[in-house]
Amino acid sequence: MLTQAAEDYLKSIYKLQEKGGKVSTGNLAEYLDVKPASATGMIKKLKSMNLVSHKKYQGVTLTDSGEAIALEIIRHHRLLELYLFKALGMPWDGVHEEAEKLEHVISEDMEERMDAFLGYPTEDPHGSPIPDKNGVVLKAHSVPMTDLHNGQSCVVAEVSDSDSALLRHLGSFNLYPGTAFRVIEVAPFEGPFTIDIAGQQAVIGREVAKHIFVNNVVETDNV
Amino acid sequence: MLTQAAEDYLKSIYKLQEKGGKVSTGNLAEYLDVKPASATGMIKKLKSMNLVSHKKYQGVTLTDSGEAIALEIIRHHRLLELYLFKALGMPWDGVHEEAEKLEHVISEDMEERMDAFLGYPTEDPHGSPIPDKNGVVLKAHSVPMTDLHNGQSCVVAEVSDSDSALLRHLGSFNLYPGTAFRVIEVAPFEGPFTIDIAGQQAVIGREVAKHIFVNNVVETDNV
DNA sequence: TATATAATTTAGCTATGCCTAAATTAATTT
DNA sequence: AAATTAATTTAGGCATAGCTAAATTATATA
Repeated sequence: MLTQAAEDYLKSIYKLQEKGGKVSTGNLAEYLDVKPASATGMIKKLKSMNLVSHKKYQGVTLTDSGEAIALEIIRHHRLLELYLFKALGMPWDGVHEEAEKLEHVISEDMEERMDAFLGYPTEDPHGSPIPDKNGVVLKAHSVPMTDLHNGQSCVVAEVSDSDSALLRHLGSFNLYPGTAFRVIEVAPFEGPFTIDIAGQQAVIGREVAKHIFVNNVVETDNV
Repeated sequence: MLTQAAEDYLKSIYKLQEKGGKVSTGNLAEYLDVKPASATGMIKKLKSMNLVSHKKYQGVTLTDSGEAIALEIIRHHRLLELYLFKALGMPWDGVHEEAEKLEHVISEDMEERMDAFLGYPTEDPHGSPIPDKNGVVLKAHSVPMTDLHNGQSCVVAEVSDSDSALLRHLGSFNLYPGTAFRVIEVAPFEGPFTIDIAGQQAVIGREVAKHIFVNNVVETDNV
């Protein structure tokens, strides 16, 4: 069994690899809120277990077995989020923190029971895909909201799950995965988005929009 | 926040205190499957935090704040056991192990949600009392099955939760809390008990009987 | 190309919580 | 009461996982 810290490193490497490509020691340390020297130490340990590849000063990559473990932890996390949301009625801005602790300790049996209870779901409450038992992830083809233009309509696909204040903010506009909206105006010079959600207008800043991903984008000149 | 090890020590001291009275370093070490020297070390640490009282070579006692923490952990454990049993359908011989890990990481919010879901229960699946939010425990006035004599009838109140093989064995006879049975014969010279459970006969050895606690004991010459 | 800056790694320290072995204290036996 | 045995504590070590400070390597700039 791996330590919790080791699992967290693998998960983080996976996530950084997913978006950015190359994962540097510094990146990883910043993401985990740890000093670079500490990350170097753990990378060495993970390398000795054949869970990551690493050449000095060159960045880390997960090996196949490292990725399998990362996906298992992510599966735990997202199943837990959905379970806590649906079975215990936790608010969507609270499930991340709880899942962050539980993901390291639940048994395979508990994982399977939650999975069955939820009807073998494929997405968590924030729209992120839940890897299946074999580590297969349905990769979303959503785009960041910041790519949208005037007059486009779309559906929220996924939002970042780690900032609970952001999630409460989005919740206040009903911006959950599955919610449709239309861009009324994009203010010039990297300005905010004015959107229409089921008849209600809302203004969404760039920083917030970066954390919202959408799909089903279509041109709609007017309502 | 206390470490998991510290929480386990407090919980164990509480449990040993509950049955035996005086809790020695050796006792505690054996219960936790740790060397006596390790127990000494942790006792020192807990003492420095004012969670236990200890005089050299004299045994440990929980302080009020130590006991409050122990009860909080036990509450988590027993609520979790019942939750896993009822909400996720885990077998009663599996819930202890899972709860043992989860008890240290769940939030107060999760505790409250499980409590509400379960309708503010007072006993776990093994019949042990669940301390309430204020640490109040309904102490059972049950007696060990080994105290029973021929012809007595009773109801199972509580069974030890930590040995899952024992629990499976009891389950095979339907010996759950709430199950009534009658003693048909107690074999002489510390021999086994032959009992009648809803018309079915079963032979229960002394070692097993020690882990079963009963109440509502009445004399019933015959059925 | 030489130097300055940034990133990464090494070295050595800290705390937790376990261990073994040795020393100490308490309890029992003779 | 002295000696043996048992229980407990102290001393010193190990692994994990973090830290700081110094050394090294890579990259950017002059």
